[in-house]
Amino acid sequence: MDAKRVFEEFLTKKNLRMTYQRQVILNLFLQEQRHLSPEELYDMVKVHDPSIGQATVYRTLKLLCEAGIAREVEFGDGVMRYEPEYGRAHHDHIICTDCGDKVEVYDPEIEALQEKMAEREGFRLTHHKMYLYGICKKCQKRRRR
Amino acid sequence: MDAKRVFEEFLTKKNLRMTYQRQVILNLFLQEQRHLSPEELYDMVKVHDPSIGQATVYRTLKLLCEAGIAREVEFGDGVMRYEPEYGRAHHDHIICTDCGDKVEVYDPEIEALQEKMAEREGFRLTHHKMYLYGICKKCQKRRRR
DNA sequence: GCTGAGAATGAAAATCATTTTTATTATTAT
DNA sequence: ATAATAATAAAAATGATTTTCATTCTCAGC
Repeated sequence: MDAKRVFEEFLTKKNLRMTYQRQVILNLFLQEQRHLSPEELYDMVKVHDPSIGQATVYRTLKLLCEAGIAREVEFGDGVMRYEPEYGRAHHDHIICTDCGDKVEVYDPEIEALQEKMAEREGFRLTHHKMYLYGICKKCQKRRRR
Repeated sequence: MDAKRVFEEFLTKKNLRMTYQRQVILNLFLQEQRHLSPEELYDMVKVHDPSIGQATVYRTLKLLCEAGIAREVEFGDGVMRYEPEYGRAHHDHIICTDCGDKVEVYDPEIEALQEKMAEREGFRLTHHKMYLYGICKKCQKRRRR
């Protein structure tokens, strides 16, 4: 089942409606396979149809998260970002503090240990945020010069 | 060496000055051994001396971070929080999404795997943020009722 | 102890991302 | 078609944080 279909079912279940605006926003969001801030997405939406308002972009992104199609990502620059979640494998991020480059990473061992740790504390885990910060290879070289 | 001393040396090195306001803010910050938002800290400062402005609290917290005395913590409610860092062992957090309770956790195995993962990607790690979200024991029980 | 240069301050205004309001328009079950 | 209700655009509001600016400290050098 594709993301659009998932969204439609989610909306129906919640007695909400699929609208032209939501379709445009979803399409553009999925098309760009990277984390977008609401503002970046809004800029793309404006090109497509300048009559769509930015509040609608914000509202739709929230809905997409609820529907499990998008996921919030916070890299720590004070802007929320959203990335496709549905049909994608879970991953975390390493961020270069020099050039801002971001790499997706995944380590099943870490995930398992997180579960174990939560259990130890009596928590039933629902999700997590993990961001590693460092200097990427390129920037290490540049610094050495 | 105590935190106050560390802060003084940091300020001297940067050609900055230890002031009455910075002392008050540092003392109150250290006294309360938990994560505080600038606003919460400002409320405490006001009780002590209502003439101290909130911008100064914000500015001082930033300095304390630079000096390695405080650390920024983001639980995802849109408010930055600060907790004592100097002289404290590194730790991460598990947050209950029901009651907001926060538990400090630490797992050397996870830390080691993070290092390894970063190395694999060519990054030299400087720090990380890890927040686990779930339901704590109490809230699990409450829900069962 | 004074003095001058630069740092620090409080108060208010500015910023900036995000949310809410409001009047209007669109959607959908009947 | 027609209600009933959801969704929208645009603008205003919000709320945390930062900046501005005029004034007041702080401290090294006399």
